[in-house]
Amino acid sequence: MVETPRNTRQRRAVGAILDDLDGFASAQEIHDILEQRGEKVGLSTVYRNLQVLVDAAEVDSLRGDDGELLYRRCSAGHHHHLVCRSCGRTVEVEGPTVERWADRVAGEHGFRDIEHTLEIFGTCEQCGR
Amino acid sequence: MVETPRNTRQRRAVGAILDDLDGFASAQEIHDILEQRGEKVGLSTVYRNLQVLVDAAEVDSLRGDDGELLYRRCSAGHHHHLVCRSCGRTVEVEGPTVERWADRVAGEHGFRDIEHTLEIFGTCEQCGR
DNA sequence: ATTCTTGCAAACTATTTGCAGAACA
DNA sequence: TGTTCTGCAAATAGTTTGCAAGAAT
Repeated sequence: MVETPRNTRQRRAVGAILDDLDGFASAQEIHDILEQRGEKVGLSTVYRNLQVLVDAAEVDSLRGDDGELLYRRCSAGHHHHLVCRSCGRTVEVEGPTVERWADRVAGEHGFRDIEHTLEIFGTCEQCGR
Repeated sequence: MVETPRNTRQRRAVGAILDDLDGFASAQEIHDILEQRGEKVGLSTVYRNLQVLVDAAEVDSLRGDDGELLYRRCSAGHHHHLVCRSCGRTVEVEGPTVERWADRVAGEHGFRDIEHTLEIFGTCEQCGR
């Protein structure tokens, strides 16, 4: 019934890139990096494997300002991202304050099954000079 | 030097749709509605006028889960949206709590020039039955 | 009259999908 | 061996752009 995903060279390669990356990267960027490293992996395969990883909750995805999907290997649990708009460095932050606020506000308006997305953008220390 | 945007039928038509809408709508949806009303406006013109309105801060835009841009006539000032995932009804909410939290957290990590995006999704009272 | 706007078609970007052959278990 | 996976090319979807014709001031 439940088949285990196969352990292919391409899947490992995509995973390896994600391990090495610090911030978020788009599927296309990941594909480019693979090419630079001499790993031949089709672009569609990159997309498919990223999707597999997202489904397995091994990778987090968010949509960038320009609408493209960005991926990052990411710790479990609900949290938000603080992203440097210059170098892309990312810090994961938790926000019980925000969670509570969002639930309360939504509840006051009669909404249920609340979800929320929150991203913080700024310029990090190194890029600030 | 600074030229005023011209007051064209098409621009008025797009504005009128936005006035009538309650929630967010995509450019394509707005184009469809115009067609239903018998107003002939090219799709690209809809896109261009929406962009003009966004630049003029008369309209707010946000990116939906599927990556498409959604537009809505929207009050001034910084605020967030509480969107019903079923009917699309939208409530604008303010969150001084969140603003402060975001600034503080970002500051603690050495980030400057903070911006953030926050959207809350849920099921509204009417759709909850 | 002059300059901004529109409409259409073509171009683009990001992403998905069909399918035949290759690779894993 | 029997599936699952991959690569390529073609298909989608949303959005943008070039350009000649049309409208606003």
